[in-house]
Amino acid sequence: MAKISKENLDNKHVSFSKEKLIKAGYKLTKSREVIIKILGETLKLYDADSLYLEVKKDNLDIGISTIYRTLELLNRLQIICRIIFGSGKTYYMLAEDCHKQTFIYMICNNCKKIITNNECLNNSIKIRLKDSAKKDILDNCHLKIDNYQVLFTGLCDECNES
Amino acid sequence: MAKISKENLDNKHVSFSKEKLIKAGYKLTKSREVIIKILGETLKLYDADSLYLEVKKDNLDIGISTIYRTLELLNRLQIICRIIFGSGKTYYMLAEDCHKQTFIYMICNNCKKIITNNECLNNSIKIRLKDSAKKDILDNCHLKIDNYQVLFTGLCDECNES
DNA sequence: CTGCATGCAAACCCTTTGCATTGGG
DNA sequence: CCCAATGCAAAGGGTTTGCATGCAG
Repeated sequence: MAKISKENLDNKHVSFSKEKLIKAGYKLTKSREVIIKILGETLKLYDADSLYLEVKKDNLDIGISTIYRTLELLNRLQIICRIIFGSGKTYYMLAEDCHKQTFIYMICNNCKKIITNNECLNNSIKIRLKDSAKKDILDNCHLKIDNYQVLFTGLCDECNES
Repeated sequence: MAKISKENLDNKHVSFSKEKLIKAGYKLTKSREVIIKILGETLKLYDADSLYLEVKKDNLDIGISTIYRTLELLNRLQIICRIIFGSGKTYYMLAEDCHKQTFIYMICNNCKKIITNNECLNNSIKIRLKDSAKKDILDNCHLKIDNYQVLFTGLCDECNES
């Protein structure tokens, strides 16, 4: 029996995404295929511009407006998810990967630093917002939660000392 | 003994804000005073532009850049707080008022509707993120949490049905 | 072959910045 | 009086849109 490697899983997500697109009645164009492929390759967050540059590396030329239109479409079909850090840019990630991560971050009001991937902060919140919340909200509020992000504001350790 | 009315409380917040500004070494200019006054009048969220228009109603002419500069300053001094909905605009509210509210909202991936002030959603989350979390995070992670916002993505009740 | 998808450039929105002028302490 | 704060206009960054052309089904 074949081992299920990270690569196999990723490919599965990519082809699943393509299927979803077609089932929804959209054409599988070269642009859409490439964008899904790139997003499927890593757990990295991409904004429109960095995706645009990444596409260029593949010797393809996709207009920035197509990037935006594609990201909007993929998000609407829940193939990718949007992450908003309040930095002015919007970031995206394959929805399947998004569910594996938590987007819990903090912006320091003083030095404007964005603190992400803070194990301590993540754990403290994850414990409080674990899966039970999703079911709770679906049952009681009739909202189907796909994902969540928590943004904290305050003072980081350095700014709090001084 | 005088009754503590909503108005008295608000005025208290306003004068406290002005004090904080002066103590930090900044001048109490007409612009700053007016902006603090307007923010102190309601629990409404203001973005730079709606604040600009509100100031005009008071027959005052404050340049939009001053509005931005003042909001930036007041936020840094923690006199006001920033609310980020991912709509492209940044909203502000007097910090004292901010602590009374919770900014728990949901964006529907399909119809893009922003659901705020949903009692059910708020309660479901507030229970999980109550004050104990702040202390927890300060003690363990050395981050001084001033406020938090939770953004959910998924499908609203209407879009989930169809 | 038909209409959806694209590229391009221009427009758009929100926010920031440079610089000369003003006014608070 | 002096320097911080302001107004103005222009620039900046991210995103959207109109329109002619291209290509997937």
